[in-house]
Amino acid sequence: MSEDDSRSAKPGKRATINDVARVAEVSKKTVSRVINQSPFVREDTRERVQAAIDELGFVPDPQARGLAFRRSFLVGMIYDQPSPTYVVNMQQGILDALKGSGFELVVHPCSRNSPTLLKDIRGFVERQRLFGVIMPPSVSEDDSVIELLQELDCPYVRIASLALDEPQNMVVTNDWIGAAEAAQHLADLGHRRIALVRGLASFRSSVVRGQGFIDALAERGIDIPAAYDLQGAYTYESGVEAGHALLSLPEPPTAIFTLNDDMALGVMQAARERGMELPRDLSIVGFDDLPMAARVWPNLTSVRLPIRDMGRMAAEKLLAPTRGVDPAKLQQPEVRPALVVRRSAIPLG
Amino acid sequence: MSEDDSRSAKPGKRATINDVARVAEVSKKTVSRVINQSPFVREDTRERVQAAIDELGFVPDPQARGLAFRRSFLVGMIYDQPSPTYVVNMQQGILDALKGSGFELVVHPCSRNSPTLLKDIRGFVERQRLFGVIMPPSVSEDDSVIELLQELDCPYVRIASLALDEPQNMVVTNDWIGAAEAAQHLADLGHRRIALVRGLASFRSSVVRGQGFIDALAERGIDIPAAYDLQGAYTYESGVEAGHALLSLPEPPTAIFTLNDDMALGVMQAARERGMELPRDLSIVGFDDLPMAARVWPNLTSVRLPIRDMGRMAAEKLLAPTRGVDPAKLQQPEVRPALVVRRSAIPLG
DNA sequence: AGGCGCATTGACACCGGTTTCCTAAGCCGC
DNA sequence: GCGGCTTAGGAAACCGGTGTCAATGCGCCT
Repeated sequence: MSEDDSRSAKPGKRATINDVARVAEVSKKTVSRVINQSPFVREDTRERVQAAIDELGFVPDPQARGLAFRRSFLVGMIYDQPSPTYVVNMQQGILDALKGSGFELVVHPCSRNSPTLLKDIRGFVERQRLFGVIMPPSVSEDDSVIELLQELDCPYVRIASLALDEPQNMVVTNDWIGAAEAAQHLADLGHRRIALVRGLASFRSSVVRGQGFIDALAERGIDIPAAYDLQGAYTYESGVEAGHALLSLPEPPTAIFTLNDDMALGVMQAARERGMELPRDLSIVGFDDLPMAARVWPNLTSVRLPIRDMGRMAAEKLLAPTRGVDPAKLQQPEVRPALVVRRSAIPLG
Repeated sequence: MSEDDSRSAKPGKRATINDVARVAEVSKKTVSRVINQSPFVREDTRERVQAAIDELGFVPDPQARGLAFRRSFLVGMIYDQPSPTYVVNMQQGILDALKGSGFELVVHPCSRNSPTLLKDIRGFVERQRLFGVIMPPSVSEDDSVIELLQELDCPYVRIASLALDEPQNMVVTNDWIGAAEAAQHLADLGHRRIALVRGLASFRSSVVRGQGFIDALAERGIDIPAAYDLQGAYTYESGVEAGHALLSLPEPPTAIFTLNDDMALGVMQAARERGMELPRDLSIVGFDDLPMAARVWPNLTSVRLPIRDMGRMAAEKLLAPTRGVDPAKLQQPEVRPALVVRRSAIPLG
């Protein structure tokens, strides 16, 4: 009762819904209605309650609320992605969207080939009663995981390079266009003997990017012979290997496009091990635009995906229902990659 | 009452403490005692309850438990670190330690110079009633944040290169030795004109690493003139700048040690912009051993810190009380860095 | 035998919200 | 002016666990 300056949260204890109810002279249920934006509160009552909330600096306890709702205010991010940059940027984007909403982000790396994958995820989702989960590739492409989430009745948003699901559950990246831009760039530079190093076939992105590249080159009358179309594994080492394979051909390519940056660096390494000078003897374009793309020599030309934005959009989709937005129709601004031109690909000369 | 096959969690609903109590024929309070390892339960009772728990596949609800405990089962990681590799590895380490404990990791990036830093952290910790937080540099070195956490009575573990706090609140890395090893390596290679590019002065690690390097060189009779001791900012760009400054000296160094890898790459860039060939014309050693250290050309010799282990150790310290381990004495295996020798530093010739 | 102290256990309120059910008031048409 | 319908708001149970405190039973002491 002995209020010090009541401005906001000074005293040791935080205000509860009962305090608010007392100050606003209503029942706690009415306060609850205001918090949850129930339409069954008269305008003046709502204002009185809101004033009390502000005065006391009241913030509802997520644990108590979650207990009653039987659903927590935690968003999970489940990923099996090895690239730290991707993961951190996506976390950032998700947090951008979560900021101020009272939701928090819980991270959960996993391994798709672990025998306990489903058990782990089930435990994670069920025990914490997650509000929803966000998944980047490649977990986002795992049917058994999706089935599990549906069975658990856990909302989710998948980030992938193909529309694998209902729109409200997807953030789709246009990897096809990104690869096509890379193709156009190399063709414009005058290259004709162009090779492609793909990623793990189990990633949709590898298929989509590969197709975009091939389609765009075909449009310009360039085609990629089988010997120039290699399967990598999205790893640096596989890039080194592919690089050697391509550069030891009787008629080696003058340009190589790899479906991620790690492999691009591997190709660079291979070229150097063979005594080639870059970019003079070989043009290289990567995909991802990792920070190191701008730091290696020669600075790597690469396709950038707006990872952070993608994370933000995914979280916004997940939270849409809480903002009263219809589940189905969030206009989704297409996620477009952009070619970042640096110095690793130069005109054929 | 109509029990189907009671084996384990088949039915849609998860078992509650009441179900367990009924099956074990005890009160829910006794079940609670078993869950919380209270010593006041007779052995045969404990076994009976445990059997019921196993049979029903009962897992206590963290929200309900947290509500009653007035403390959640969430561990926060607060960081302001720009390096994704560092962040992700540390998350991994923390999760290693959390696995199976029922705790989850909530991430919270922040900016130390944001005017709302303290307000944000207060909100985060207070609202979620975090069990504890883990902080890597440089938040871990921010006195105002630490004060806030103490005021909030929130357990924390700081990761830093100096013992800034009680042992149970610290995981200390021996950056001094890491830098000393780099110094020894360069000296052993025959270098005498050796330069140092430091990081942001506001990072303790910069001071400690710098000191380790200088001390170890001094021990070998080599000293670093002022013109060879530059202040960088832990960024690539500052590395480029420092590189140019050093290499344009009348008598440039033959080797440069930068206090992180980003700056090492910057120095490489500068050297190349000046037409130098690496590593022939300049030896370079970095610190951090980021993945790209192994991918750039020439492969960068660097000092590696066991980030993941550090994260694991930090989480173990935080959880020690819950495992009945005395707060004060966890024998802390010293965190030792290791020099990873690659090809960017070669004998002076 | 009676009393004491300890080891165990349960009844009941409580954590901080939400939901269910119900009441009373306001408003309509007749 | 009255019944019926809609709406604002309250009482009490409930979400799934924990704390407090008292009750029970038992061995041991004098």
